Amino acid sequence: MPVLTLKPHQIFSLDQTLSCGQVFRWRKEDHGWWYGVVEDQIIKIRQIEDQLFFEGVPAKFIRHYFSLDLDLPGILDSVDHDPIIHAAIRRCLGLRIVRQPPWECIVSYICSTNSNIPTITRRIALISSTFGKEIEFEGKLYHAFPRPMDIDRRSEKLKECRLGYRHPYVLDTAREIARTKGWEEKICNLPYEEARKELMSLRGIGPKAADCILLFAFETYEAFPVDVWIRRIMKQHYLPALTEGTHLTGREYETIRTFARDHFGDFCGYAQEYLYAARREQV
DNA sequence: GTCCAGGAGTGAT
DNA sequence: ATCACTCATGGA
Repeated sequence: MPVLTLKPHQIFSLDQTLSCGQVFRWRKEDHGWWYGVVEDQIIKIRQIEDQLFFEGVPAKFIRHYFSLDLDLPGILDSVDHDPIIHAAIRRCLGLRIVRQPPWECIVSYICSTNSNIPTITRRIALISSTFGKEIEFEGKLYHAFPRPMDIDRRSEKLKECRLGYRHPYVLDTAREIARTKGWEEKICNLPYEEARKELMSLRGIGPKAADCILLFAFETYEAFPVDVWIRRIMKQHYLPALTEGTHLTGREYETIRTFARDHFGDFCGYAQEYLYAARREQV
């Protein structure tokens, strides 16, 4: 069994990273083993202190996927500007933003609107088992996440995935991406605001989903996704002047993400994820 | 039954 | 440009 030993400064918590709600295709089984599907590979991994035991992919893949190359202590120091974020950092220390496959991330966050994490997880599992290539691992059957064309070719099966009103959004975006050669590189090469507009031109992707996709799949750490929880936390601790209204307006979204960018700096996306992960403490 | 969940598209101002 | 309303689904 391959082992990856973390260096002293290479702070990492596998549990925090996979439990915080950024990914939907990982499950924790017995004895601390996590099983996940990434692209068309099954990864089995567990952490014991500074050692990562894993199977399914090379160590290089593990390092890249979990962004172990990033200077996490330096990033956290750069956003640690007040007692609230300080407490969240201490609470969730070792959480790293993973590098998700972009297409799967897009579908995940189209499916996330007005939903909770268990529901999103079930939708992604259904899409995978309905359209994805079968993969066997340790005698169990898993499914790769389907390519856009896999969904388009058998689109009549999409209704079985119970996406509700998101159904046409996933289908339209799958078709758009299937016919746009090099869409991924294009977004990679655009600055944040332009990449955001580009993503928002796809059906079902608004400001919040675009920010999640940029943060979780395109290494854009200046993105600050605002959902109901983050809005709640920001009103409670940073922007008390925010209204109590039930709907988050576009203007409020801009107020919050602009404040966050100014207050937390270039890595405000990391601050967002720590605040979100620590949300249970805030209520 | 009501309310909420990692919101976005639509149509009226 | 900005706002309020509506949109399936599932769990509490």
